[in-house]
Formats: sequence, structure tokens, C-alpha cells
Amino acid sequence: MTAKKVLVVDDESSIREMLRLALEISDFECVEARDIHEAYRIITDDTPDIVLLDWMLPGGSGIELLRRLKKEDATQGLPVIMLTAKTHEDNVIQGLEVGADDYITKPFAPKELMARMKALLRRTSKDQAGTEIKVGELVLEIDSRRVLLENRPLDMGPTEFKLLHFFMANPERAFSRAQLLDRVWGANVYVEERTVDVHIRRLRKALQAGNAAYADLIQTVRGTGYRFSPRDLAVL
Amino acid sequence: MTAKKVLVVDDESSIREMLRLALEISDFECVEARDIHEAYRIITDDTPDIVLLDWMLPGGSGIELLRRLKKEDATQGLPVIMLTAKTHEDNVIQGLEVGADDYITKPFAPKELMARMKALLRRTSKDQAGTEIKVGELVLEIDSRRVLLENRPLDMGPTEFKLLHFFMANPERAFSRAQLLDRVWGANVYVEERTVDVHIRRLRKALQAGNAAYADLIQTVRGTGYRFSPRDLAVL
DNA sequence: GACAAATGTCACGGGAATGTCACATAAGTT
DNA sequence: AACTTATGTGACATTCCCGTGACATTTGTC
Repeated sequence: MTAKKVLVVDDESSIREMLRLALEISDFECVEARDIHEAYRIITDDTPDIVLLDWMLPGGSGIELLRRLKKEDATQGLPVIMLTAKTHEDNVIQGLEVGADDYITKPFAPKELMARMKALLRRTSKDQAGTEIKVGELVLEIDSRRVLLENRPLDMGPTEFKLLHFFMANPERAFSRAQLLDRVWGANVYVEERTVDVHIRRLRKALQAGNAAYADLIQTVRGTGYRFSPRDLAVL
Repeated sequence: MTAKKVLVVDDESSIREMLRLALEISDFECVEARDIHEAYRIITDDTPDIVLLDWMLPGGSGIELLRRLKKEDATQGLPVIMLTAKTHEDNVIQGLEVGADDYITKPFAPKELMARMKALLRRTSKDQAGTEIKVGELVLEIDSRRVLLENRPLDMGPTEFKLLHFFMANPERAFSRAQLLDRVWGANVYVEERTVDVHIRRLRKALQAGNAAYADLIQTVRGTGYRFSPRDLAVL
């Protein structure tokens, strides 16, 4: 399993440092944001698995971001843990009402935070996992880790599966090779960018083996990268 | 649906009273236990649907009971919510490691507890099993701890039985070795991951001895782990 | 205690998956 | 058309992952 990506939203660099350290020890990948705008950009671009959100932030308080996240479909299921000062207990109530999944009051023991994160991740990953993604007759079963095309299983390697999974979860959007490497292979991995091409080809081949038309789902965006586009699938 | 049965394990009668009230308002049936011995008896005799387990108990702490429940097959799937004092953060960590499904710190809002209970029940209610599980001509008798294939008993060790039991209860899903160790061997057991492979092999061998086709039920998912897939069984 | 059954670990070998390259082909640019 | 740049594709070495048999140890039984 690839490491879970954690977004830390806090304006104090010392706290971010401390959290980064604690997170990396526990084998999480850590991404940082100073304000809610940066946070929002990272959430949409890098799709972290969980957010640690400080309450007091310059340029818009944490609850504002939280409200926005819970409002939008794409981010509504993203687990959020609030970090609050002990003195403002009203915030806690307000936060939980808006949709925070858990909270922790500063100062806190990193160990406890890690435990809460793991518990929360376990809770939420179960709920979202019971699903499958469909595009026409192409079905990606996440739980069983299988891909079916017209009810026949497709043969592909783990990397191709992850790649297809990512594409099907983010359709109609072009990704650069660097983005794909980051989000499918995982950060802190050094691989040649052209390697993506090879796996794209292997994925296309696997799809083609099932039904040639489905290989066209994966389109080349010249000068940019690749895109998964169900829209152009003419078959039914 | 009949009302869910909730077992409250706490030595303070005031807390039991409070919980009974809250539970009955929410249409749960409430059973109480003062210590872990009484709790264990009720669990085996009355089969509650969920357990609210206080941490601090006379005559053996809550974690002792928890560990026992997660170890035994019959109770391993029983959902448990821990009640802990806010000051003992280490307990939370320890509890979650041993296999508690959720926790809540005292003092807590009854409303929050009810919400967590419902969420947890929703998640786990589908796992309930009868006395036997069938897949084609393969019959696993839970009570008598026997496996029949085409009406002939199969020979296998206890671990293989538990493994098969788990697989048949969770078909069409890929599990990592770590997950299998966690859920078949029990939480917090130090065993090499590769040991799973060996038991998988022994299980396959046992199935093969009955009918070669049934060995294919247990499939290797490269890079991930193993999967039990009745879907691919072509024989009848 | 003797014996058998069950369990966990290791080491070896083979095959699948991966990443990289070299070259072919296609798409823009002048 | 010639050139430049970007992508497709086959081949290959390497790494990684899994199946398997053997073995030591533990557990249970008589």
C-alpha cells in the first residue's frame, strides 16, 4: 500500500515542522499549506487522504475551508481533523457541526494525533472502498482489485491497475507525466518521465485485448500528457 | 428489524443508568455488565450486537476482554466501542491497536455516542454469518468446525480453517498479508508476513485433495495479497 | 515422556513486473 | 520538404514477488 498523504494546514511554521516530523516517522507523506487558499489548491491538485486543519488562520478561518469542502461533492468525503486551542471549546462544537470528523486540542501529544488519524482513516477508507467505478462496460472493482470489460476480466500489472484507477477517478482531465508519477507511483520516487509512456501503452494494450474501442479512452494530449475521456466512447 | 442489543460494560451504576436511558430513547435494547467476567458470559450467552466497554474495570481491565474477544473466532467480528477517560491517551492508542472499532472519551455527549454506534453498526451489520457457508459444493460448517467438499470431509489444520472461514465470509475481495494476519491470526501477533503464503498453500492443497477446481478459488493478487473468488468457479 | 499434529521460518528458484533504452513514427515549425 | 520535437513501441536487464519443500519448534494427546 502506498503511504497516505496528509495535508497540514497551519500558519505557524514551527507546528508544521513538528507535524511533518511526527508524520514522517509514522510513514505518512506530508504536504503543507499556510493558508486556506493554498490548502484548497493542494486538495484539488494533490488529493490528500486526510487534512489536519488549524482553526486560526490568516485570510479566512479554518471553518470557512471546512464548510467549502463539505459542500462540494468531490471533497465532501475527505476526512478532516481540526486542531484547536483548548480555550475555545465553542469552536469544537461548531466544527463538528460543520462536518469535521474529529478534533484535537493544542497542545497535544503527537502519538495521540497519530492514533486518531489512523482510526479515522480506517473508518473512512472502509466506507468509500465498497464501490466500483464504471465507464460503459468497463468496470473497475476496487475491493477485489480486478478490472472487468464486458464481464470478462482484464489482465494487467499492478501499476497499470493503479493508473487506470486514478484515471477513472479523475476523468476528463489532462495530467502531465510528472503529476501521474506523483499520484500513481507516489512521491519521493525517482523514475524517468518517459516510463509513464510505457505503462500507458501497457494499459492501452490490456484494454485493447478486451475491446479495441476502449483503448481510445486513454488519449494523448500532445505537449502535456494524458487524459482519460469517457465522453468520446461511442459504443454502448 | 428487531432492536439492536447493546452490552454496556461499566462498574459505575450511574453511568450504566445514563447509558441505559440514552440507549432506550434511541430504541436500542440494553444489557449491563459490571465486570469483564459477567460481560464475557453475556457475550457468549446473549450475543449482543455491539459492546460499549469501559476502560477501567475491577477484576481485569477492559483491554483484557477486548484482546480475548478479538482472538476468538466467534466474537472476533463483534464491534466494540471503548469508553476512556480523557486523561489517559495511551489507552486509546493501545485499545485501537488491540482492535477496538471506535472510542469515545468521557465525559461525552450521548448524542455523539449514539451517532458513532449507528455508524459502526451500519458498517459491521453485514458481516453476520449463519451456521454454515456454502460455495458450490464447498460447505463450511462453523459450529462443527468442519469443511465438506462434495459431501466428503476435507482435512486441514485450525489455521487453514479460520483462513477459509474468513475468505468465505468476505468473498471477491483482495486482502493484503497484513490484513489477513490481523483478521485471521488476530491483532497484534508478531508473525512473518510470508507465513501467510505457507498457510495459503496448505489450504489450497487441502482443497485440491477434494476437487482440483476448488483450489482456484483462492487466487493470488500479485503485489497485493490474496482473494477468494467464487465467481470464477465454473463447475457445478 | 513419547509421539503426532500444527505452526512459523527460511532459502531457493522461477516467473512476472518494472524501468530504461534505442529506434520508429507522428505532429508541429520553418 | 526538411527539420525539430514529442510520442509510440519492441526489446532487455534487473528487480521484485510468489510458490514450494524442508526443517525446527511448539502444542496437544495418550
